[in-house]
Amino acid sequence: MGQRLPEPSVESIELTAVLSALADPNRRALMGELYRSGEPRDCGALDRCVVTGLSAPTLSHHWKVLRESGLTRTVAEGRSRIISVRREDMEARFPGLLGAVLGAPVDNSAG
Amino acid sequence: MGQRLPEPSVESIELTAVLSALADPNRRALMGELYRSGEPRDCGALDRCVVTGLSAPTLSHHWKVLRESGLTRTVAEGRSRIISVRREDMEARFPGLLGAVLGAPVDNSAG
DNA sequence: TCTATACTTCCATCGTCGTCAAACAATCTC
DNA sequence: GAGATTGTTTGACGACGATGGAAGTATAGA
Repeated sequence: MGQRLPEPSVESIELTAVLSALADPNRRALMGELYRSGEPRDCGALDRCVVTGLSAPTLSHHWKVLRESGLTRTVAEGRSRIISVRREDMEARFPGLLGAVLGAPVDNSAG
Repeated sequence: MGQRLPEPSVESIELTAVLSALADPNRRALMGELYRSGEPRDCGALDRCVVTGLSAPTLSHHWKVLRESGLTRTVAEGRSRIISVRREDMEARFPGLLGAVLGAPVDNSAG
């Protein structure tokens, strides 16, 4: 089947990398959609529906940052990339973090 | 008494600013100490006991970033600055976030 | 095999960030 | 007020990051 792309082990996930990854609004938008949908998603489809105005190289870069930080898992399926949130791993390493960040109100929605 | 330095209102605290502030290891160390001590602290004393090897301007810069992101409150008391964590405000705006980040294992302590 | 599709890599640009030295400002003490 | 102390501002520098264009790689389909 698909080939899993390189990712850090649970123990080697670093908080600095996770917070840096989540600090970018575009990456947080991608993560938010992925997180709420609750299942693996095709990244190309996600790109088109969540983030507008970003080039393919930039999106590829963002997905790589998310994967290398330990937030997501990427599986290559033909020409597609199937992305999923590493919920259990993140919960084991940083309990409550994902929920706190991705369930939070979006910037500029004062309330 | 002391003069409170400018800070964002609760509603205007932005997640991007908070995560960016917490993404820096030095700032997270300062926040962690402040968070665990549970009470306002003199920032100079904190500087000396928590972060070593950073110049005064750099530390001043970090405290400013923390304050302007909404994470801390700073009160000028004579030549000192008394800093406290805005726990209630952060809890109201981003429930669970502070605990998840500052209670998390420190980077490079794989376990 | 040829072509279209989908993502990645390479490279360059531009802005931001962490850092420090120097100068500045404010406060305390004598 | 003089001098010492403490924190801030300014200016500079180097590193990193977000971005996109062009080229590269791999897969699907005819």
